[in-house]
Formats: sequence, structure tokens, C-alpha cells
Amino acid sequence: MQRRGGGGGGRDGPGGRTIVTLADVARAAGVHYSTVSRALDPVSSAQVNLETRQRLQALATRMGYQKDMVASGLKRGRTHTVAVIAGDLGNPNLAPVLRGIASGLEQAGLMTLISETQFDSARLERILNHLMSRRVDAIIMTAARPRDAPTLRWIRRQGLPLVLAIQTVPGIRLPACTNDDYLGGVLAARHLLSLGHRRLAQLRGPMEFSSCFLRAQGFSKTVAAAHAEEVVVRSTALWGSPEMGGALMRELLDKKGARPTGIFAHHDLTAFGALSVAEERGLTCPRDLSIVGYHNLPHNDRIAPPLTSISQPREELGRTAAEILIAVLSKPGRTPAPRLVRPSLVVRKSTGPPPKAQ
Amino acid sequence: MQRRGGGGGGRDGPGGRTIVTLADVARAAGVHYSTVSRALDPVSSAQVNLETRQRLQALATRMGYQKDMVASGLKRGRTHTVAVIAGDLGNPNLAPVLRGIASGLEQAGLMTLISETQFDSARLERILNHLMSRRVDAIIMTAARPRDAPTLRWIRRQGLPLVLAIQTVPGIRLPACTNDDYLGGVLAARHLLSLGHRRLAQLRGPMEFSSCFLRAQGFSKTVAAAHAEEVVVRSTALWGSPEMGGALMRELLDKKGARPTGIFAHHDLTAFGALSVAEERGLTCPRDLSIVGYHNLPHNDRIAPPLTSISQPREELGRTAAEILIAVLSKPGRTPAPRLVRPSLVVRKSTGPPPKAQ
DNA sequence: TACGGCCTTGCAAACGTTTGCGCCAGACCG
DNA sequence: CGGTCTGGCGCAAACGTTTGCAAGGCCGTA
Repeated sequence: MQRRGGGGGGRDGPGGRTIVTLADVARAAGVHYSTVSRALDPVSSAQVNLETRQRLQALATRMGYQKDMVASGLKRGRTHTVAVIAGDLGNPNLAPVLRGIASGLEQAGLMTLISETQFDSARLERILNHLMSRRVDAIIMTAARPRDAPTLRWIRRQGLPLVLAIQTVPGIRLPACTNDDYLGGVLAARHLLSLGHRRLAQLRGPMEFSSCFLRAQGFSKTVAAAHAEEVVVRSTALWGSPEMGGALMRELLDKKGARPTGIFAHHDLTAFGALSVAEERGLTCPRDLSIVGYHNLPHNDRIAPPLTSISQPREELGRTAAEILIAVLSKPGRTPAPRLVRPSLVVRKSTGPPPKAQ
Repeated sequence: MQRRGGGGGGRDGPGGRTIVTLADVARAAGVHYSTVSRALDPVSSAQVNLETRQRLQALATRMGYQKDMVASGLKRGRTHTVAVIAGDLGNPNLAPVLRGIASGLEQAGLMTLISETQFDSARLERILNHLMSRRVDAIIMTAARPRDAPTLRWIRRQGLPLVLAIQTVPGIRLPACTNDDYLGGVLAARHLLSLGHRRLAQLRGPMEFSSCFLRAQGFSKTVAAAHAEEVVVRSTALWGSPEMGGALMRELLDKKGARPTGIFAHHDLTAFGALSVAEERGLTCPRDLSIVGYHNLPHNDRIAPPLTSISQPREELGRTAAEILIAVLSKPGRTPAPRLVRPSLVVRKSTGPPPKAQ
């Protein structure tokens, strides 16, 4: 299929490019190719005489030799490739995380393969088969939900190292890196409480995501500990959007009883939708109600009013996930402890003291 | 290194998982493994007798056989992997494009490898070496600039199929998929002109990006064709940010002569910054000036005033890039024509008729 | 019946790298 | 001076798949 060059050796690649192999270098150096292999491999290079080693290394770089990772992968069973399985690549919050992962892995000589399940389990299965057949060294999963637990266990049974990022799954012990969403909820609650709010509410995201669940818990516990009141509305089924936020806000305002003055939205977009509905109802923010968002989207200071929000270091999360994965690969036995990345509160104009009237 | 199982055959993978090979299936079926290979390969399966073929296919799936793509890649020289080289993965506009690419490629059985240059040419070189050594089948490059032309030519010389996405490079003929940025500029200009504006200006992005260059051209030509006036300010060195927008806006307002009333920002974030500065100077939008942004970021309708913007189908762009790539791979000789994805204008409240006074 | 043409299947050599094993020469020791 | 040890290198067998080639059987025709 692939022609061997006549004189100089070297293989013709698909596009007619010449590929220099170990054999080519060996021929040029007058040694056996296994010697070249050893000379170029950092660990076995001690087995070859110092000066031949240096000569071969110099020759290899001069000839433009590049180890064929495919062949190496076949032989060694390690492809130096890590797959990231995301739920929705369209989610803008994901990009910085991916960046962190990719740059963190790159430093360890690992490449990043990305794929997207679109939260479809058949698709996930197809992807996993693909990845197994490609012999990836490990998997990072970014949007795992409780219902994915069997799949996660399956992956683990296959012996594939697995690290969770962004979301964790209760009841399954796996190395993971997430935001400290519980703390995020606490920060939001504390902020509103410290401003004097005593009637609070949450516009919650889907509770199957650990991030939302923990945010809700952190918030509720803090509110309860302060003996303040929390008005409960249902959580959304879909992830943050203005429409969802509007719907929840309407539901909240339609409830009988005193209206909450401090609101914690699990997503900035949800907060936007809620603000629109509040304005329709003649409420102004922050005079009549305060609202805290989540994610600290880049335009929060341009909207009216600029949105107080919880900021998460997303790229750091990705880098940390990469670190964990590298640790797992280097010592397969141990499961590193889950790691948390701390969020912080960014105060803007959408929060203030509650109205005096109440 | 890897132990062979005693009785049943099968290889033990890194984590102790058992891998079923062609030889295992063949042994179980009592045929030679080459026959199994042929039976399972869609093109050569015609060579094997219908009923053995079916028997082998059934047995293979029953035994959980999965073709080892690494071994196949070594033999065939095709890895079914495509690399996407991005400039900045943190750019939120990129995520939908990546999604489009990944899902488009997946349908052709190709996997997507992503990497990020951070606009550092040494890094780009390292990445390319890595990719070559990994024998990727093709490369998609998303943020090429004129200064990258030598590298692009080098890739082409290596015989690696290459497709540009989002940005093109003048003077180098390569298959590409971009937004019709020229049209975007035209749409912005037409909109402002049709509202009655006669003095216009642009807050331009870095002109080394073909996208910005073409937007600028489309806008300027349309303005000139309408015999309206364009006030020129320098373009930014960095990509859209509120700070950049503010700086450019200040420069524009400090110019002597009549103030432009219609402004086209090459990025929504630039527009946001410009709006802030305008407000500082006591100008209100859209009463005193109109502004059109670009990218149609998801929160444009929540800012004050909601921002008129040019929307680009980003995911479609990614899918189209994938289509082009697949075409290139299927017939290596031909260079498919560059394709354009059409943007559209989304009118909101930041644009209106010019002030009567002028 | 002999022979040429198929349809199927087996054989074995690749693809490029890694690595256990063994060989050789030189050094060292008794 | 003979034996053992060791550093350095070559040999060849893998890793799992693909594929040209050939061999065997079967059929049809001369």
C-alpha cells in the first residue's frame, strides 16, 4: 500500500510526505534500529553507550525523526490521549474549563480528545465504544448525573481511569474536581442576610446536577441557621435560561403571603429572566428586591442593574481536573481525594437593603 | 508486558480489562483471523461467503469484539482523527463552532482532537509536531492570521489536509469555511443608513483577522456607495472587550468635527464599553447615537438598551467546516471552494433614527 | 476428462515501535 | 592464563490489523 522510497528510505505518508522511521535513522548510523529506539527513549537510554547515544540523538533530530505515536501506542498500550466527555459543548461555561484541561494535560504530554453526549445515553454509549477502541488512556466526564452512575461504574470496571469534573455523582467514589457549590450557596445567602433580608427564595436549576443541589443546600442551610424564612419554589428541569427564570419568578410572585425580598438564582440567565418579569410587575431592583446570580457572566456589569453574582474560577477547575488525572495515571492504585475550587461573590447593583416598608 | 490470558484468550489492558482481538474471535469460530478481519470490514466483506460472514459478525458482537483503531491506524495509515487548532479556547464564540465540527465529524466516524496555540507560534510548532507524530488525518485551523501563512504552507507541504475555519488568510488557497463577514458589514451599514444616519463610524477589531478586515470593508464600501460619511478611528490590537470599546469611543468623541451618529462595533463587548463611555459623556442611546454590535451574544436583550447586533450561525459554520473536511478526505486531489455562512441582522433598541438637531 | 475460471479461505508479510534475551568483547579476578 | 562478570549492542518476537498472494474446491465448457 505504501511505497518504500528507493534510495534514502522513509515512508510516503497519505499526502506523499516522507516519514522518517527508526529503521531509516539506524541505517544512516550503521546500527540496529533497536539501538536507536533505546537511545531515544529517556528510560532505556541508559542502556546505550553515552557517545553512541548522543550521536544517535543528534542524527535523529537532524533527520527529522519523530516517534510514531500510533505504533508506540500499539506496542505499549498507552496512547497518551485523554478523552473529555461533555454534555453540551455549546455551553459557554465549558470553554474555559476545556481550556484548563487541555493546557494542563498538554504539560504531561497528553492530548485531549473531546466529544459531546448531548445528554443522550445511546450517544454516550457509542462514544464510549469509540474511545475504548481508540485505547484512550483515561476519561474526564464533565456533566455526570446520578442516572449516569451505571455507565460510570462500567467504565471503572473496564479499568479505564475516570475523573469527574464540574459535576459529581453521589454514592460513587471517584476522583473529581468541582466548584465548591455549597460554599457558593452560602456566600449568596450570607450576602443577602447581611443586607438585612429576612424573606428569601431560590430560583433553582435542575437538582439532578450536584452543582445545583449543593448550591441549594448551602443557601437553605445558611438561611435556616440565621432563622430567616425561605420561600420554596420548584426547581427548573432545564438549565438556566431567561424563560425559565421568568417562569419561576412568576410562580414566586403569584404565591400568597409576603413577597420575598432576597432572591438567589442559580444562573445569571435565570436572573435576567426573573428581572424582566419583576419589572413587568412593577417591581424595581434593587429597591423592591435584591437578586444574586451565578457564574458571573462577562456582561453582568452592562445589564440594568448590574448583576451581583457568584464567580467561579473555571479555567482553574479544568487545570485541577487535569492535575488529578495525571496523578491517577501516575499511580493507578490510589484514588485522589476530590478537590474543590472556591467561588467568590462579586457585588454589583442588583442587591441592596430590603425595602423599609416590610 | 501484557499477559495473555490462559484459556479464553483476550488481552489484559492497562486496568486489567480484557480486550477481545480478531484472533480470539477466529479461534472461537474455527477460522483464520484474516477471514474475520475481512468479514467485519464493510468493503472486503464481499469476499467472504455470506453465511460465514453473518456467523462471524454475530459471533464478534456477541464476544464484544471492538476493532483496535490504534492497530488499524498503524496498518492503514489512517487514524480517523482530526485535530482542531484553536487560538483561544476561552473564547465563548468558539464553543458552538467546536460543537458543530465535532458533531459533523462524528457522523463520518472521525474523532476530534483539540488544541490551543494561545497565539504563540512556538506552541503552535510543538502542537504540530505532536499531531504529525500522532498521524492525525487532517487539521482544522480556526484562528489563522497572515503571519501564520508559512506554517500553513508547511502543513500543506507535509501533505496534511488542512481546512480553515472562521478566519482565512489572503494569498493562500485553502479550503475554508467562514462567516460572510463582508455581508455582515454591509448589513450593519445598510441598517444604519436606512434609519437616516449620514455620519458613521466603526469600532474595528484587529485587522489581521480576516473577519474584522472584511466587516470593515463591507461597511466602508456600503457607506461610501451611499455617499455618506465615515469617520475613521484606529482598529484595536486585541479582540473585543469593553475596555477596548471604551477607549475607541473616547477617541471618536474627542475628534473635532461633527459627531457620528451611527456606530458599528465589531464585537458586542466593544459595543458595551462604547455605550458606557457614551453615557459618561451624557449621550443616550438610541436618542443621540445608534450602535450595532456583532456576534449577537445571548444577553444582548437584557442590557440597556438591548443591543442591535449581527448574528452568525456558529454551529452551522462548524458543521460546514466538517463537511468540507470530509470532502477533502474523500477526494484528496481537489480543493473544495471556500464556503460562506450568512449572518443576519437582529434589530433591538440600540438603533434608531438620528437626532433631529443634526 | 481436462482445464480454465470463479468463490472462499488460509498464509504470511507488512505497519513502526518496544523489549526480553542472548551474544560478544573487554575487564577483572583468582 | 582461564574463568566470570558486565556493558553494549543485535536479534527477533511481539502489539492487532490489513491485504497481496496462493491454494483449494467447485462449476462450466471444450
